[in-house]
Amino acid sequence: MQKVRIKDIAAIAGVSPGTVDRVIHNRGNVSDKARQRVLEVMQELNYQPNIIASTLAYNRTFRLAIMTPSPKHDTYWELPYSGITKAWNNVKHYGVMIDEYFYHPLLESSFQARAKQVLHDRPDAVLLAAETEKESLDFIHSCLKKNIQCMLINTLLESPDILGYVGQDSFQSGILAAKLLSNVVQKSDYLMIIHAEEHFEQSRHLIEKESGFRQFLEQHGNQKIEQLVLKNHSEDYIRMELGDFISKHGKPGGIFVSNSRGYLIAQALKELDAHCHLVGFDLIEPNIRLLNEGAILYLINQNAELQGYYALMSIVNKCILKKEVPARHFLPIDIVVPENVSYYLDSMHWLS
Amino acid sequence: MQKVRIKDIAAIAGVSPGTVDRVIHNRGNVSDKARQRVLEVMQELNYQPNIIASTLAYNRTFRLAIMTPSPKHDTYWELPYSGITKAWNNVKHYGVMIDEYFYHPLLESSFQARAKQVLHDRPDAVLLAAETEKESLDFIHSCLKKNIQCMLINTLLESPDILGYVGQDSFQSGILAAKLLSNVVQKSDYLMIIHAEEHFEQSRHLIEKESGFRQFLEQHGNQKIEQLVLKNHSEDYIRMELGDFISKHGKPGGIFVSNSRGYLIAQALKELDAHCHLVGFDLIEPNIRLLNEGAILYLINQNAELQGYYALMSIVNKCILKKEVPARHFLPIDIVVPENVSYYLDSMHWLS
DNA sequence: TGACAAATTGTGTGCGAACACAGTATCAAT
DNA sequence: ATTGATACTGTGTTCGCACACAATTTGTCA
Repeated sequence: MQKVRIKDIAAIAGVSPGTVDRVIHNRGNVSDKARQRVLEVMQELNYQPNIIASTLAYNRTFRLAIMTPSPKHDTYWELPYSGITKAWNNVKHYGVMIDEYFYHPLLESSFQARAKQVLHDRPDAVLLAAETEKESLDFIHSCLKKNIQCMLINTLLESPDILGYVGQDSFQSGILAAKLLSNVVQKSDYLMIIHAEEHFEQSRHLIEKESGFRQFLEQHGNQKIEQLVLKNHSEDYIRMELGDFISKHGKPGGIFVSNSRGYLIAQALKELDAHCHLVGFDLIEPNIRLLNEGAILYLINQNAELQGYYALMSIVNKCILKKEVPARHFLPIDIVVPENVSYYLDSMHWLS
Repeated sequence: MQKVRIKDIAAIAGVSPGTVDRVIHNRGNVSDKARQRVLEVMQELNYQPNIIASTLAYNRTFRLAIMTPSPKHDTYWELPYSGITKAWNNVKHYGVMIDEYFYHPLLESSFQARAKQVLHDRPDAVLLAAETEKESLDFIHSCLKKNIQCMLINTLLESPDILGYVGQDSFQSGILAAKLLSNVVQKSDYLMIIHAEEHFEQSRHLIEKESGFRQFLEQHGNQKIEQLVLKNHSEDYIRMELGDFISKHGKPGGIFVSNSRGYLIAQALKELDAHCHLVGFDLIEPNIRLLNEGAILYLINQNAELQGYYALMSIVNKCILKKEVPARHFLPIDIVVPENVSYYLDSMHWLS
């Protein structure tokens, strides 16, 4: 397994390094005879280009635009951004440059403005969180025309023009939540799904989680489901709503909270002295605390930091290292209990 | 964030690149005045060495010895080896060379012979699976004397002389198994722990899993536990043993199989028409099949492929890239059900 | 002040690959 | 025979860094 260099191939094939280089990069101006010979020798010696030397010689820069909601306006996006940063630390020497184009998650005009900037700056690729469907599709199309590659993150948008997708599988995580609850509740009990988000109809992730949840239950015993939408996050409001709901419908066998606000519901239940099995999402501090206290039964985790990490790595692998990457990369859906939570916290400490 | 080169620093500090180089590498023979000036400028421009160019210029080779049980004799070791190979694909350009010193897992003499070879060949580092304590400690000590770094994998051995450890936390996975079962069984039922391994007393992992399992139950309701050791893997034998056991003790509320042979027990239970909740280990094909059929309730997964991957990456990060790496790296303990199993299979497809 | 050693600093080469450019060969047209 | 066009090939420079070696400065003592 010793290293084979262009020089070596050239010597054995009886040509100059330049010719070997031309063959390797299909740069033409090589006689058929020479090309054949070079290819033969390359095959024979199993030539593997030295990517280190190659990178140095190219001396290129690869400009990547990061286009996600601003972490300042939505702290969730700190996680993917952190993953992106960690990945960047591992690949910056390939000449990768990052420019941020954070947009306001609720202002469409903000997205449009950023999109315009990106198209003007013409980076080599865009890492895009496509929060709104129509605008994003238009943008992707414009990028294509300007030869800018698009990698999607967090929300999957069906488009043939994208480089790939890295993110969650919300539907499947809804299925999983249903499975976990159905393992621990009585058939006679009803289950409850809570969206702690006023405009949950506008969040594809929440809708998909609910669909998955319902589908599983329909296919496995058709347990009864009640839904509750909590319009704000104040403790009093939630406690009242829950209290009313329970006195009306009786205590549910299990509760599925579709976003990261599980801790609010668990806390309210504690205060109402009405413990029940609760499945929530995301390893944020209050959730973990209530998980450890037993007020939350399971947390489902789709590592958002890894999302950013993989997304950037995929772009680099594909565009710079010319490796094959999967078109769709779904993060694992981890089941978290107090006994294994620590392994998922700071899951990327081993990276830079 | 433009790039700063040694040249640039030299020019601004008014010295030659050679001097800057000497400062960076603490190679001495630099006047205090020059060193101060250079350090100042480096600080000011936030110099980050170009590791690509550095690697190319070093033109060193780093020889790594892989010392694990032979994958031929124990197929488990195919997984770490596969992870090692994938990691190697990502770092081979740093001049990493791998030599294999597989030993026979049951022959102590085989280990000794390999150890002798390694000490003779004097690699830069060893990736060691320390299956037996005493011999391994001796070996680690010998390595230290010859300035060979040791990274442990799979089995943690307490020694101050090691570079680090990457692997499982067996005790904790036993705890987790107990937790999962206690969530689904009646307090009145008894639990069963099965070691499908004749000489389980000699396997630290199995012992630790059992300890964890028992500890959790002692601390949470003190559920009754029965133990069964299966001395061989023949279907008839297992069915008979289980049948006898159940007719003697009654059907257990849940079964914990401490190694990857859960499928054998699940199969036997099916044939005995005695379904019960079963928690097993490892995502091997028969286990996954029986998980999907519902004959296994949970599988616990500690990705053995990642183990090899992280181990090699840790060595490279530490010894070549001079980054800090954690002294102990435990793999996550994944809870696997049919609804999320696919994400853990081929979990490394995104690498090389 | 000169001689000479020690301390410090500068210069140059090589790592492997990419690519511009100069150079050679071939052949047809004049 | 000379020119020009085309097809092909080799050479040399570059990337940023490491390190050997040459060159220079500084210090010491007679």
